[in-house]
Amino acid sequence: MRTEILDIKKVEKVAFILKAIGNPLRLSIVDLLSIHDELSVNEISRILNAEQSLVSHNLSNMKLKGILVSRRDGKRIYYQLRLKEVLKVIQCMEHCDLDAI
Amino acid sequence: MRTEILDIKKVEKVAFILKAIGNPLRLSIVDLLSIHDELSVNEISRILNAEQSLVSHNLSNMKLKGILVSRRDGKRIYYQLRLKEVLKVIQCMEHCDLDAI
DNA sequence: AGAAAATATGAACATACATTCATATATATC
DNA sequence: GATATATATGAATGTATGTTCATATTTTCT
Repeated sequence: MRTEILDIKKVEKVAFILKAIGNPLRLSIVDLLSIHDELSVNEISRILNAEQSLVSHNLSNMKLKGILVSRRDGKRIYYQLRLKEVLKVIQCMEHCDLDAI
Repeated sequence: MRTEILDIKKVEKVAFILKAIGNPLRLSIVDLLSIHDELSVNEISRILNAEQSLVSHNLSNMKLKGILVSRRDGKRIYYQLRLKEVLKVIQCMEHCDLDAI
């Protein structure tokens, strides 16, 4: 049983992160990066069958928000999950019965 | 270690829910309802110090999305968490170090 | 230096969202 | 039936978001 309530600061941060990954494409990316550790923009684009530019925009988006980090290797840029906590969120949701939704 | 990847349908559902609670007010409401089991609109308004109309809009919103349910008792309407899974998400996030954000 | 590959960027646009305000509806009480 | 209380609803509005397209930047290779 929970007895504590989130304080305002924490609520805002958590909401911020949930909002950031609360999008099918971005959630897919995070999900991918939970398995592959790091991936290039092109790899992500190919796997998810999404446009390069769209993927890039969303990667920047999440990097800006502190959810991902990136490193360059030659002409490729590899993205990686920085906020490992979001994995737990996905794991939670993975085992849910969402059939009613 | 995770080996499985979310399928498209599930990604969309999970993203849908994360987006739905990815808002400070709505997350606060869910958080409240994780402790109090059920609360009326006014109680929520008072506790969160938010406008009646705003709270009502957001409650309807989450009810529509299947996250909450409501019952009437006299002139009051009590809301309750239907999708208990979102609790786990909050619990996950509660124990995170979000100071970097 | 020029071409090719990988990624980022910025404008443009439609759509969605959050919030406020005024008002409607439902229930209880006198 | 009038009044008060609790909640819902709808319009209006500004802002944010998602997406596409064209183009810029960076790096590598010849």
